Amino acid sequence: MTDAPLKLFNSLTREIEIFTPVHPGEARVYTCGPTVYNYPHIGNMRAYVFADVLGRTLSWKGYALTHVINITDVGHLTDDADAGEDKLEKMAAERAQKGEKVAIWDIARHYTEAYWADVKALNIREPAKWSIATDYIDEMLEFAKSIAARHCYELDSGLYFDVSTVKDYGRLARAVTEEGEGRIDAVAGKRNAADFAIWRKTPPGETRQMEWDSPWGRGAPGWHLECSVMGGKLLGFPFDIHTGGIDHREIHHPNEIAQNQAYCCTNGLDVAENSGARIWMHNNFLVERSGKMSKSSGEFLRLQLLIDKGYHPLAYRMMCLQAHYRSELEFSWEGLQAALTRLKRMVMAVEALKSRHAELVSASMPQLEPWARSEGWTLKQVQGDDRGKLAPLIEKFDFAVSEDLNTAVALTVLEDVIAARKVDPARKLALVAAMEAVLGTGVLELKRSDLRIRPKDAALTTEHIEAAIAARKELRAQQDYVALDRNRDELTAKGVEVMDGDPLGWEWKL
RNA sequence: GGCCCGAUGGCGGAGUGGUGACGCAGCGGACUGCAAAUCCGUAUACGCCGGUUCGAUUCCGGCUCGGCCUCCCA
Repeated sequence: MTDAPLKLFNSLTREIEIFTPVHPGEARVYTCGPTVYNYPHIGNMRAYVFADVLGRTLSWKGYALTHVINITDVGHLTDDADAGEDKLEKMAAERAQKGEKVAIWDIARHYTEAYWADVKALNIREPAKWSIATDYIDEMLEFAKSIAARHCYELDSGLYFDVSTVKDYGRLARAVTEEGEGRIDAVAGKRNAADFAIWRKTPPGETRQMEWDSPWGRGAPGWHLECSVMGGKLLGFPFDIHTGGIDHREIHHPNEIAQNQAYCCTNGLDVAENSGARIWMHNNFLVERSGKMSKSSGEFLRLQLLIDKGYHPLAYRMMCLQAHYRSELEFSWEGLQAALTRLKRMVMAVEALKSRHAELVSASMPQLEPWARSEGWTLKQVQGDDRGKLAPLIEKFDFAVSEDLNTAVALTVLEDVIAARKVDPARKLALVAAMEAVLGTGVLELKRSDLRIRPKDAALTTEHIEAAIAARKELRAQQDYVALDRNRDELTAKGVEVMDGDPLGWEWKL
């Protein structure tokens, strides 16, 4: 569709590489999804906004995208040294102690749905497949069986992967692992400190809510196994891109790669060097000074909290888009407010474009709303007749997203398009629609009033405010400025901003 | 102890060997009874010390500071 070659940063080589699909015309992407033992925090969600932008960009570049995001509902331990408990079992036990009778499966479903709600609120496109770990137990067993003889050994606690059996273990992390420096050797009998569990046996005398039979006894799969299995099964080794948070670069992904290498060697697939995926991409963290981003600290920042405070969830997406995915991003309420204000002004500008377009159309012959027909729309139509205003912007936008997903710059181009002078609004809206397919800021669908979200602790109801605003009309007619000001002061004191000269009339003061 | 990265204006955050994006805030103007919202305009920065270069914020070296991990986390 567009010219610039797509370049992506590969964590494996630590270099920017030109994307070359494994299967011509296609792009197959696997994203490490959430472990559903708790609510996702907004830092978690940054990973999915990133993966979403990646997928959207691949689509923009014309590739047929197959995107898989997994849901981990078993196997993720509270401790990387294999000594911890399964996060879901632990949460179930905690709930049981509080007298709640909840099945582990209900916990998983509850948090999965909470995650999906956030995904939707953030304009993250649905992947081709949400793969649920526990749906693939049989495949995990098959996978484990095939590598067990040559790459694994059994201990009392389970089946372990011997990392010395694969070439260049840990190269993704670029970490020294030979002597196990800095790694906790909590399981007696492990051959290498970095060895990890493929299958964890249920300790004698115990019963887990989630357990299955295996050649190594009753138990549950190790956390790393699922991603190898689902990635290979659903996308085929090697697939194009594997994404995840930067923390996965240290342990989870190196282990996944080791499993993939073992599997591919054992099963005669000539992709051992490719680690299962050609490109591994990692987004950096959202950081927050007070440590609210850590789930173990108790309270943490959820998307719902932002909404409760009156911030539209897409303000958070805007915030993510303003920074590069490989940079740490500083979270603050001021920053979120800045993103919201930016989004609001863009939405207003697009609303103005729409009404200008409507005027022009009603003055001539009726036609389809240009921003509503994404199907059949091509960039060439825009380039055709824009007096040279839009073409350079298309090029700039394409270059930005093609250069390792520079959404920060792409956003400024989107704004330039909206603000471009002496260009037919229909043409601009069509281009905005095309860019929105990549960015998903929501400027096309959002109405300004959608951004006016009532804070949970607001003192007044919307009805109250509307009544007070309506009363201003009367007072204004009488030119009773004293009463008018008192009316406004009262609203201001209760967190409402009066905007007489604005069609919206008022806003919540955040 | 390890890792990786960073140090850009009031805040956030791009980018670049030579006119220092952009957003928010600020300031000026328009609009308003006054404001607010909106629109237009606009000041302000590349941690320190060396080196390479005609020229460095951008490349190299050192320093200082900072962040991340070594519980968990995307």
